[in-house]
Amino acid sequence: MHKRFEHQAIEAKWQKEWKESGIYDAGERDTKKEKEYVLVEWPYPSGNLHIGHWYAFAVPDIYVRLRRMQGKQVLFPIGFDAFGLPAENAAIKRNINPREWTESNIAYMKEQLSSMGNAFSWDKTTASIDPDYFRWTQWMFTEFFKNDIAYRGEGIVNWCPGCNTVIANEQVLANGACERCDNMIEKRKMSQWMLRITDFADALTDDLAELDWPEHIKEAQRNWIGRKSGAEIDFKLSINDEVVKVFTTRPDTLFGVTYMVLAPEHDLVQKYKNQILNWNEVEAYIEVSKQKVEQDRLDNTKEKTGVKLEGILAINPANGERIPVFIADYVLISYGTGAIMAVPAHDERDFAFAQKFDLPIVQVVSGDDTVPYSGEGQLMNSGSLNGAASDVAREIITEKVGGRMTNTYRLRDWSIGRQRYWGTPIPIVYDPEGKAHVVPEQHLPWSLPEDVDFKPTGEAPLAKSQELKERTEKIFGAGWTPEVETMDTFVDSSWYFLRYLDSKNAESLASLAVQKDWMPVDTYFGGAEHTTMHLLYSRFWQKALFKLGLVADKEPYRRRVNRGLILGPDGNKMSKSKGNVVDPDAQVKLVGADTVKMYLAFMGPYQGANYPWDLGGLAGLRRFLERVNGLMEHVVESESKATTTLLHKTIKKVSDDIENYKFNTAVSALMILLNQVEKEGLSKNTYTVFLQLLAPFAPHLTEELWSEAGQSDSIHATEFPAYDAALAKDEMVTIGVQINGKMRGDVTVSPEATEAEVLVLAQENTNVATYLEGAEVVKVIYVPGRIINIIVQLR
RNA sequence: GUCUAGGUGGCGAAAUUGGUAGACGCGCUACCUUGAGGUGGUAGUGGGAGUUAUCCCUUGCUGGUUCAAGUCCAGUCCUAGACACCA
Repeated sequence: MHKRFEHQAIEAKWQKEWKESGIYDAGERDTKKEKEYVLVEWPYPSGNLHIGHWYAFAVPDIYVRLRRMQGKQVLFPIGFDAFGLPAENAAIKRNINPREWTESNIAYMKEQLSSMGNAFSWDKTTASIDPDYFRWTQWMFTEFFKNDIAYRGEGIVNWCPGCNTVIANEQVLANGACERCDNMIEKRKMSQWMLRITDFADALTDDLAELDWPEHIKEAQRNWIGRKSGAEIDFKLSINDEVVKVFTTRPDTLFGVTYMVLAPEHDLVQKYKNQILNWNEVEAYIEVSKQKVEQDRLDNTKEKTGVKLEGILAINPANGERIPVFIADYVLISYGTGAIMAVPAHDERDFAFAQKFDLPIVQVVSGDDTVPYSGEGQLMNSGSLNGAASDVAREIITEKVGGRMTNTYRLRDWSIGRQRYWGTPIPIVYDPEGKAHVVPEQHLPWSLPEDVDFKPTGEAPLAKSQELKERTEKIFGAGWTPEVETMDTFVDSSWYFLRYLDSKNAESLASLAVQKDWMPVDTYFGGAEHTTMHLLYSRFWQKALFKLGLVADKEPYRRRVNRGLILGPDGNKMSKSKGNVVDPDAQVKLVGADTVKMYLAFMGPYQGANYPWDLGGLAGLRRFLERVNGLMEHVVESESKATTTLLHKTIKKVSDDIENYKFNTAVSALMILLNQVEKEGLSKNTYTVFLQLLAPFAPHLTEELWSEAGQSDSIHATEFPAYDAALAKDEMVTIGVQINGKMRGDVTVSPEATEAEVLVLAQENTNVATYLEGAEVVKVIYVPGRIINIIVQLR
């Protein structure tokens, strides 16, 4: 019997050792080595590590450890995204300070994280709640304000009644619910702190081309930004020379415009309420559409509704015809200009609306003769432009009527003000006239007041702070008042990867020199849920900083890897209510951190899919490590050539697979090697190489066995084994023999065997021979090392 | 509706990118072993036929290209995610 695998003792021993030696600290940049910046999304310190954290951190650690052993200087930092609602809610519930709650959680989670045994660069940690950190969050905000990237704007906002605060568009789910608390969002008109992400919409779209990201993530961002090219065209109204701006992707259909539609919230509706003859009816419609929840309004299976504005007409600039004006809730105030020119012959929605209200339908593009037809064609009923190709006519018509070609976007500016306590205070003060001023740098960090009752009422908690009020007056003068909103936590996480680099820098957010050392992030591992939120926000943030000369790169992340989800053993998403939550601490205690980590790596491809936790599967990996633990017993004087060959194949496979994030097949390659060497024996050298191959996956066990084998250095400081192509070459290969494309047998030959040699051997195969009898060989296809296909014809 | 992924054994999945489908692991079966509670060993394990040799079928479905298709092309049906009255 072999010795027991005492995982608890081994793990404790080496975690202590690593911590004391600081072996994984990134340290100063050593330019003799290539750099590699590996980033994982910093966790929210909820107080307990769950299995998702393990999947998010322990599996990328395999990649990190390989890169380290390959001689790269790897930066693999970790920190905490520690502002946010849960702390505030917990504090309310337990009547304690959110900071106490958060900081004790961080302390506890740091311990849990070290039980993972990751090669984290603990010397580079930071947290969003550190005054040293949010001081710079605030400073960047003041720079953005000075450069008109941050502004106070009146706008329609998403109000979450559950969180009692405004949330950004990106945080509203498709069904109109809050991303955090699942309450339905209400639209409110409010003055808000906004960031001009829309100014960067083109760059955010175009620069995706340079990134080494999976195409589907790029596509999701492009769709979210939603750039469309078209034309902006002015339509005159019959009153006061008033003009309505309209955005259209099809200016070529201008002659087919038979009416126009404004969004119910359009400014001009209120402005001319006295001229609108049926105002009562119009007002009632506006009220109804206000009541409608987003979901109803977006439901395109419902019949179109709208009201004609009696007494107002618009003039089609192409042909001078007077056309009616409607309001209808199928036109959205937040998209384009909030007004459309309606072309019922060539747009399905306009067509449905025209039929209901009995409006004229004029075909201006010849297509397949069905109406509505939204494809391209030749213009008709379009005056001098008849016969022109529709795509060519777009610019001609636009120019002719004094419009301009332009783009429109689905993306909206980012509202970042939150009516909550536990966040980065917005460093703005108002003078007695109510004008906003930034808090000057010498007063940063602009700290969070402590004398606050932060129960959510809808009003910002900071408004109740006497200390904040006094502080403001003391510094700025009587009558000055503080901004009382705090920032969206997505702001905090938009630049943390920069602060890791230089977390103790008191002069700047991160020096340009250090940024040049480490940026950009080489690989960013994270969750799919951040595709259109964090990932887009932080790209924007980086671009805004780049514009101000504060960073060296215009894109933060070179490669992105989105992982899947770990489900409960029942195949459902883990949740307390379903009772299917797997506690990683318990699993680690039972089978060890190495086992849990390897199991997570082995479940399936890291990118993409979701996998149910399977206790049997976990036991399988434990068995594997038990066998490794006893592998020394199989060491022999000299091993077979086949074993050496397999070893070198495995070296190549393991390093290639890890580099491509295919951790599952790398593990299986190690299993195949173990199966072989247990049966056939292995040399002392192969034994140590095997440990090195396994080291990224099972750092504790391999370190222990390495030291038992008499090595004095850490296995994790050794160079990853080199693959020798000559040794990896098989002496003999098995080749499949096909007759007319069907497998009929196989032959074993040298990899250099010629077609003629293989053919002779194939013909000697008794089963193959029966198919060749009485037949004529017409053609032979030989793929060296793979297959030989003999095409025969019956004589 | 649009976009993006996917559909391979009882399960998680592999497949050198057009070349022996199901590697590896789980589970299961049989036998051995252990005093024993998710952790020992050996053999087997896609379906069907056959005593063996071997044969037939098999990667959602239908066609096609090819000496050869899980892989390429066309169509079609499901599943998941994102976006959605976007002008």
